This record gives sequence, C-alpha cells and structure tokens, in this order.
Amino acid sequence: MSVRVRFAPSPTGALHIGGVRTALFNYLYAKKQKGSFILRIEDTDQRRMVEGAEDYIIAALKWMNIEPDEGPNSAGSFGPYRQSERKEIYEKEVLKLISAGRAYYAFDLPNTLEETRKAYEKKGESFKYGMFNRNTMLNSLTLSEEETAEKIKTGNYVIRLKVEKGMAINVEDQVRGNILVQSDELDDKILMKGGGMPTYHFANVVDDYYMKISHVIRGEEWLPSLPLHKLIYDAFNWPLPKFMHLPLILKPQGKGKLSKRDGAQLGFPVYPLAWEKNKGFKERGFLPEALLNYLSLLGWNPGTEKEIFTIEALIDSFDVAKIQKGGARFDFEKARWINHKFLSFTEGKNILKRFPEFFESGMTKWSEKTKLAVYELLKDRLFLLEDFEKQVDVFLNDPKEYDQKVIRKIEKHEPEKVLSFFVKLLENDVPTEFWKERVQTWNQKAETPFGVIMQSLRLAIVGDLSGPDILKVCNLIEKEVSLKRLNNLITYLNN
RNA sequence: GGCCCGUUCGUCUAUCGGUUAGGACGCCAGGUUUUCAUCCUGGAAAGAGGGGUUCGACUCCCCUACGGGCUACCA
Repeated sequence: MSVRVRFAPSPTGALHIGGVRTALFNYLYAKKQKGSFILRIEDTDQRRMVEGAEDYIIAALKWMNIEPDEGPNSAGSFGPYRQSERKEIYEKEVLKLISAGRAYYAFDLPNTLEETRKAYEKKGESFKYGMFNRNTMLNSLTLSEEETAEKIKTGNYVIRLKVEKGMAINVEDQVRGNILVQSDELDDKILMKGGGMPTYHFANVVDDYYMKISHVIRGEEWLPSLPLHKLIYDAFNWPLPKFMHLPLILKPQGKGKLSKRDGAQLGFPVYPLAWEKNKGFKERGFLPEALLNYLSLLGWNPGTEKEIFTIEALIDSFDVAKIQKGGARFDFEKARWINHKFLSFTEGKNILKRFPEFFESGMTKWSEKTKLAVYELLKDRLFLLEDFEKQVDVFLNDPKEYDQKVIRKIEKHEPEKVLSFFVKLLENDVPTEFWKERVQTWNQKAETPFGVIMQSLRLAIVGDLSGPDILKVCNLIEKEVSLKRLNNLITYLNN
C-alpha cells in the first residue's frame, strides 16, 4: 500500500510555525517513503473562516517549497480537497451510521445544553452528553419514530455518535505507543452539526478514509480525540491509518504553546510570510530551507551530531523513530544561527538573485558586480538577510557622528597628517592593495602606531571602529566619497 | 475538576542497563583580525523527587511533583 499523508489546516488565519512544522514532517515522511503529500482544507466552521487564509497557506507552502502533490490548487483524483465541498459524502456516510445504530439524531437546543453545562460546572462537575444521560435528552432514542421524523423535517438537529458503555479503547500511536481509554470517559460527540456541516472529527475520519490516507501525522493536541476517531473508524468497519502525534512547539519562555502573540512580544516571526501587520520569516530574511532545517530539529533529531541539512538531506535522514515526545521550546537565536550557516555556504550570486528585495534600497545605481562584491564582503556578518540593510549603510551614507573614544585615542598622534596622507593616496589613484605598504614606507620610523593609522582611516570612513576590512571598503566606495569623508573628519578635527 | 501525554545542561537534543552523561545554540575566556563581527580553541552548565527491579539504573516499573494538551453544533 502506498504512503499517503495529508496536511489538513483550517483556513482560520495564517499558517503559524506549528502548522508549518506539521506540514514539514508530513512532507518529509511522504518524500522519504516515495508517497504523496496531500493538502486538505478543513473549512467546516464557516464562521471562523478568514478571507485569504487558504491562499496564504498555499503561498506559504510554495515559498518553502514543500508543495502538495494533491490539493485544492494541485492535481489529484481524490478531490474535492476542501471539506465544504464534500458535504454529500458526509451526509451519505453518516446515514449509514444511523441505520447501523451507531449514531442518532439529537434535538436538544444549543442554549439548553449550554445552561446544563453551566449548572454542572457550578456544582464542580462536568456535563457530558452521552451514555449516562442520553436517555433523558431529546433525541431519536427517546422520541417516537413519528416525533423524530417530524423534528428531522425542521432541519434543527445534530447527529451524535453512540458510544457504547464499558469498552476499553486501545489505539496505537507510532510515536507514543499504546494509548488506552475507557469508553465511559467519552461523550457522544457530534458528527454532523446543525446546518449539515460535519464536525472536524467526522469529516477527518471520512476524508482520510476516502483519500486513502495511510499515515496521519498531526499535532499532539489531537491525541485526546484519537480514541474517538478509532470509534468512528470502527463504527464504519474501516481500517485505521497509522497515527503519529507530534510534540507541541512551546513558547521560548513561560508557559504554554507558542502563540501568535509571542512573536510580536518577543520580536520574532511566527508566520512564514507576512500576515496582517506581522513580518514573516521571509520578510526578516530567512532562507526557506534554513527555516525548515530549524523546524525539523524541533521534535526530531537525526541521531547523529549533524544539524545542518538541505531539504534533500532531511528527507534522506528523516526517521519516525527519532520523533521526540516532549514539547520543544522555540529558540529564535538558534534559528538565526542556522540561517547564518546557510548564508555562509550559499553562493552570493544565488542569494542576490533569489532575494532581490533585500538588495534594493540605495543600491539601485550599483552594478551587479559591485552588489555582489559588497555582499561577499558583508555576508559573514549576516544572520538574517534583513541585517544587510544595516551593514551596507557604510557604503551608502557618510558617518553622522564620530566615536569620541576613538577621537581621544588618535588625537595625540596628529591624525590630520595621517588623513592627509590617505587623501594623497586617493588623489594619486593608488590602488588600495598598495596602501598598506605605502603606509609603512611613509611611516618608516614608526612614529605613529600602525593601528592608529588604520583606525584614523576607519574613523573617517565609518565613524567608529566597526565593520569589515576598511581597505576593502575603500576599494568599493567611490573615490570622491572616500575623499569627502576624509576631509570631513579633517575639518571636524580642526574645529 | 476529569481524562490523556510528557519530564537529561538556560534552550534544542545524544544515550536504547555498565559512558569522565556526548553535541549544538546561547553565555564566559583565549586566539586570529587595523576594529567590530565572522572564524578557531577552551570553559562553566543537566538526568524533577521518592520508592522499587537489578551485581549495576538517566535508561525498566510504581508513586509524587511539575509541565503540557483535551474536556464546544472550534479545529
């Protein structure tokens, strides 16, 4: 049997980092097993739908290059891939359950149930619609056939799974092993909501069956409903797929799972692409392959000490047995470091071509050759592509102020003379590669420490003691700019 | 509250009964560099607690604690 996995997000907002990780693990498993990766849109809650969310999900997967083999925008013969377009299937299937006595109609009003629930809570108990009270509720088990038929006609009903008493439900999770739950703990979950839409649980099982899903890889938040899902499979007499529940991605600090808020508060992205006012990993300058590399390490490890992986290497190394059980905290620093690694071994040419948006402002007049030379000079200093903007500033703008500590340091060594010396070199068009030896000849008696000479130059060009090789910088900026900056500092020192 | 899942350096993790408990991020120190960053070398840093099982437990079992998830006509 061929491996078919699915990523099944709800279009209730942007895909966040946890969803991306789930998609990634599905993708890796599918590719590793030479199977298919399917995208299914779980849009059964029409009220929570967010416009643009589905497009966002598809665009995000595309950016990360983990594109589905089947899905609403892809090929595939198991469609439609949106649950809202599969209503007839669920209706047809749920009827089978009713005639088999495994499900029943229920007519209790939502607010009545709500009140009951609240009343129970007040007493410190919890209300479960199910085996212990279904005989006292308004449903096709308590009403006569005529009454039931009458109520069904109004359309105001839900369909509930009839959970049998006293069963031990045993389900296997590939990551966690056997999970045992007593059916008495379960309630009669709604399968079909009023209005004819299925609930997640029902649609999920039906679709996974129809789409011949072989492995369900999803977040740990679904683990508690696994026994319920098994009951639904059993009610149909369908074989179960294999299940793998992934550990959750937790906040970097504090309690709970990573949420959208954490990103805004702690200054890191939680979305692959920009969403609303939030920058995504893309806009911050992550290479998608670096993001995936980092995410792959949250809840999985290769079992070796290697931790930098191309996507191909990831597919090759991926192993379900190495999936972690405990939740993993998100660590932005490490994500940045991995991006830095990718930047350092990816050819500058490719970076410039793939991410032109980071190499535009102020640089438009530069030739491609200059851009590349500047990038190569700066790349070791970059962790995110967005860092480039700050780093490139020295090439674009004259220093606005001078580091006073450096002024004090060079003051006693006649910096004007040093600076004038460099002015002369420039005026005579001496190539920068000869500057060092010219300095030495000029300063033969070593009256001025070499460090001070270079620092004077750096101060004039940069404004402080930071940045890449100052001679290389001088080599790349125009002669006039260097002259202007040298003269600026001379003027400044004279005043 | 109930049910389920989990717990090794601050963080991500290796260890599948016998190790000086390894690696990585971050941190600290040193080196390289005209400076900063990169880079290189080194360092500090961990088995939640208590019971068992065993010649021997981080590893297996139980209890406790802590953390997390679920408990909707949301997914």
